[in-house]
Amino acid sequence: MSPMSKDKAMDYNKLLRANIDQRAWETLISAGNFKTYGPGEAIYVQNQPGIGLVCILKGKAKTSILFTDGTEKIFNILEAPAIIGETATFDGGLGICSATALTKVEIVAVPPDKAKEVLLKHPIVALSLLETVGKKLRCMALQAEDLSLHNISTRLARMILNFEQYGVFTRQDEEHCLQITHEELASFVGTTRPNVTSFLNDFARKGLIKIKRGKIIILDYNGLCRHADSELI
DNA sequence: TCATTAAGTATGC
DNA sequence: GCATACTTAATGA
Repeated sequence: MSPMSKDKAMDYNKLLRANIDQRAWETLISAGNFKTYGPGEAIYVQNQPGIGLVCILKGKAKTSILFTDGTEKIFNILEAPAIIGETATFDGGLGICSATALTKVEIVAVPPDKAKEVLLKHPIVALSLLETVGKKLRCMALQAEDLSLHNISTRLARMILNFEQYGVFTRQDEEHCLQITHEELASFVGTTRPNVTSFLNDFARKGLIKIKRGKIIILDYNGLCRHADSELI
């Protein structure tokens, strides 16, 4: 089945919001192979050869690293349209992280050789990719900074305030609304789920946020900012 | 209505 | 202050 015919209608606004050039997107997905994954299924695995450049057409996925003790550090949560797997595709090395489907996911995987060919022919694709890589590097830098500098309550507040810069690239249906579970938050900031729950309840008691199942709504942006700054070293 | 999964809590290190 | 283990609640098939 041709991915183009199936997903010709990836809407331009969505690409724009995801900072992906439309021509770049279409060029890439016409050069790759269509695949689907169920929730929890691995798209690629850390320290193993990748499947090339992964264009997510539909669904939600995460990139993360797993430690030997079973704990996980999430780097990004991404919703279609999104591109992952750049590093291993272009440096020829093994995967620096794993990518796992969170929902039913449809992707197009562009093999490394093919991806390089496309980039050489179409500078716009290269530019667009550099942009997504740059964005992810910023996320990594922010996460690294927070891991070394702040206690968990502060880190959590900063994560909620900066969730886009922090690596959650999902669509929000309303302003200041973060669609994420406590479990995922815990894996982002490096703690356990109940700990996140208790901090969030604390924020909610102070009127800073409102907690719903699977989402967090920021009520008092400035108040949360004050909390995020109050414990800065 | 039931299975699944998110969120709340009791307890101990 | 935090993690582990257990309980309760919400959701969607």
